[in-house]
Amino acid sequence: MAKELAKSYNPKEVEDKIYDFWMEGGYFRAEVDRSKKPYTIVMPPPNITGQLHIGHALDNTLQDILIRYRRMQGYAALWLPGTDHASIATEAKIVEAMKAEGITKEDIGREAFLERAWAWKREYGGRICEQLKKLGSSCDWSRERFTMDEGCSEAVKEVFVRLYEKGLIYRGERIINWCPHCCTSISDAEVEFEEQEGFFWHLRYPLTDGSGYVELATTRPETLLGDTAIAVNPEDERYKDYVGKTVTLPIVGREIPVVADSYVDMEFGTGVVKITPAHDPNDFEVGLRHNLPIINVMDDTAHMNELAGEKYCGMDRYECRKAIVKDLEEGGFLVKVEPHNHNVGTCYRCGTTVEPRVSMQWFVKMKPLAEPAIDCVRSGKTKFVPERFEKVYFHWMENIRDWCISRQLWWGHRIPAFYCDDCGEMTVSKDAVTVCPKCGGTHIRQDEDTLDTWFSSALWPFSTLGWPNKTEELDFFYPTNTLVTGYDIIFFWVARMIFSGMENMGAQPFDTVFIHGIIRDELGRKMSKSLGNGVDPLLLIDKYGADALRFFLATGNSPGNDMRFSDKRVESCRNFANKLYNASRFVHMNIDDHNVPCELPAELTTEDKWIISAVNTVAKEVADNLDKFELGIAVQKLYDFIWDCYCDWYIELTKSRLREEGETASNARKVLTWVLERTLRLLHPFMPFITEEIWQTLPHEAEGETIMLQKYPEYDEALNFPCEVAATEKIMEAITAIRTRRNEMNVPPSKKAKVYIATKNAETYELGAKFIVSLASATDVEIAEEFELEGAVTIVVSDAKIYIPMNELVDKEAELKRLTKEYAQVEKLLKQDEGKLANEGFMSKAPQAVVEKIKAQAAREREQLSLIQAAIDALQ
RNA sequence: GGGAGCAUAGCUCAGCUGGGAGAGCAUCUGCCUUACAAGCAGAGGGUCACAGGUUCGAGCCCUGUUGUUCCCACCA
Repeated sequence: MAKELAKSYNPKEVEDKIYDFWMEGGYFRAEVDRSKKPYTIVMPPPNITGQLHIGHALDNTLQDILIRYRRMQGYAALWLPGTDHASIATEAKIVEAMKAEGITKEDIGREAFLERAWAWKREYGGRICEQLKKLGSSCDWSRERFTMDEGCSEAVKEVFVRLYEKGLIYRGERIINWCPHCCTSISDAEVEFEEQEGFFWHLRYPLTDGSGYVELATTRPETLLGDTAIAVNPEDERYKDYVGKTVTLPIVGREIPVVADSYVDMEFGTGVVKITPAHDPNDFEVGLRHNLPIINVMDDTAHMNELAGEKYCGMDRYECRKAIVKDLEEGGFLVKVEPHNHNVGTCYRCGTTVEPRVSMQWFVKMKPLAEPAIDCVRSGKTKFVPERFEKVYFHWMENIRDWCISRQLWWGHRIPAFYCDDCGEMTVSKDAVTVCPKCGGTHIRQDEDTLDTWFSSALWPFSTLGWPNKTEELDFFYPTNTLVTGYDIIFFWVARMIFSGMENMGAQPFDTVFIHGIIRDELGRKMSKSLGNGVDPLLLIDKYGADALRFFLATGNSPGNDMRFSDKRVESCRNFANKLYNASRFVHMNIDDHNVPCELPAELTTEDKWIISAVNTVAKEVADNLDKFELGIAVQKLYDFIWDCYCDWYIELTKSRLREEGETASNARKVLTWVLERTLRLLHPFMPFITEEIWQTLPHEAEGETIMLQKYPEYDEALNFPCEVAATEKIMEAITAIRTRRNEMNVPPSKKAKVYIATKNAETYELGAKFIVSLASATDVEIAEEFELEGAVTIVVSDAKIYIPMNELVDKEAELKRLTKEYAQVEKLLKQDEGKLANEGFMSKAPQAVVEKIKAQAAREREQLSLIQAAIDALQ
């Protein structure tokens, strides 16, 4: 700290400077060090298109707390950062930028497009990492990775080829989800369902033999153009005779069969379903079972194609819907229209309604991969925190369908499959194929498609450590320990990392999945671009400091639960930082010699032992909480300890001693410093900047350059002083009781008065006398077993009667009333306790410690009652 | 149609393996007490959604009900 100290803490002056200091010191660097235990976190790679939002801030704050904690505990703690190429998102950005120039990606071709994409990545890809640094993230930047760097790309190819050779990756014509806006297939996980208002159009299809009509209902009349059958349930008596007949498709005139399939629900609608295999996943299945033709009537952008017929060709699907309905009505095929709400799949990227579509794609066969992944969690090799998310995981894994991994995009890992135009042979190979291994032909084309972004992120925990090479890092740091992420990407990412880890490494990618919720706005709404209700963490850092933001994010946040943003609360966290800063200022001006490492003095007072016990206890509790991922509880305990115990009590208790000379004062300074230094270490993972800033100004071992690498405090039984804790608490109780009475009577602190303490426990109150003088506005304190005082203010605490002779303020009636009320209150408590102690069930079944506690409580209450009674008697 | 979370002070939320309900903000009172007014000392405020049950003892465990949010699912 500078010599001239500002009255309040200014994070802006400190944070960047300290981060640079850490970077220069190389303190984030994790080495393979066999003398240490590894602790590894791989950072969920943010998209290169991303700007730091509050969700990243939360995710990375939690990771940083854990990694700093383990690093201080002496682990070889690796936090591995990196970014994700985010194929769809990035490609969309580039395309958009080109649109402004009036060109399309087809105009410039694949190569030129990729050049632009890489240029974009070079320009903006590092932005989010710089933002993470503002937060104080202590990741090992020397190991930063990118999903499309050489090593990760190598891993992707290796996995693709391996899975292909095992028959777990295949290519085929299947019905997939198609986004007509992004112009690519997307996986099932990337479809979001939303309820939309729509209609049920009841249509009638004439039987070809002229014997009548079949009525059915549809929500998508335009798909009629691709109908290749209608279906009824085989059990359905109503339509038994129709099966095997044909109907004539309205408008189109195509003759299509009536098939029987148990997929049809007899109870629903008319019990008849039109079958459009090319545009509905269920219909596709029905089509396969009945060997029906597949007629795809739409193009890539969901406009009708030539198969839809000349009249509709070129129309957008919704335009076509209108036209078809009109034509159906005119043709007498429309029976009625009903409003109907239904679930519509939308693209999670752009929100466009997804078009189910049959096309040639690449898939990962999931069943064989899911089994070991389920077992991994079932057996406890990987645990979810909180545990309830395991259920979600199991349900998804157990019902998983094959994963469509090919994307009709250019930005991403290109599928390593090569086709020979001479003989049609397909070769899947890590290395580029130039000569066909079958026919020796040289007309070779690589597959145009790229892989789903999540295919490469699925490999992140080992691809970043050097796999498929056998590296020291991989051997040492894998399996990693903790994965910190939001519940919203369990399916996208966590599940896929688990099966990828099991399949390729034969081991779980991490021991624990620590799940957090999302941060909502102050009204509890999800933050979104469209609502414009997002909170910019960088602005918050600017306003309140990174430590305050981090503290807010860690406080009151329990695993898996959403939290609401609150500017007020960030502010109060800033106030906490300021409180700590000022406490340190106080300590700082009392330090004797900054060059002497701080140690506890040989002689400790009662209150010294109390605060030492307290910080010792907190150290134990905080570590316990952190080990159980209860970060919010840990941080609350530190807050309470620092603000209540250290600042509001201990510092105040030392002030009288500091005014004295010699060893008394010097010892107090030593304890003040010692406790503060220990506290800073405890707090450091949560508030790294301010703790470093203060720690640097305190006396510390010469070798300790940074608080980051100091030992995290551990509980030490030798620092536990229960008797002194109890005595100090008695003194504090007396001080509080006196303050409360004075406050109630509106006596200003400036009006001091003598305090008489009638007690059998003179020893404790003699120790406390000077504190009662300095903290409870007493002129002096007299202690005896009993006093004869007329009309004094009477205060009863656990084992003492306290009199303050402020006769003029005493309203005898009111005093009596108050004491009587107090008596009744304590009596009620005592009755409860005596009830328990008389209860046979309680006495025989409750743990001994609880029984003892109640006994002690009852004894104290009895004592108090007699004191209150005596005070009442004295008044009368 | 399944599954899950949440319901605690006026507001936002904690409450770890069951053993006398807490914080922040807000409100009220009194204080510039030389670390801090971003502060200090106090006060008020809760049938822990409702109904049963288990237990010596339930905010916490079990069952049901209500409200609310979310996830999953192929009812055209």
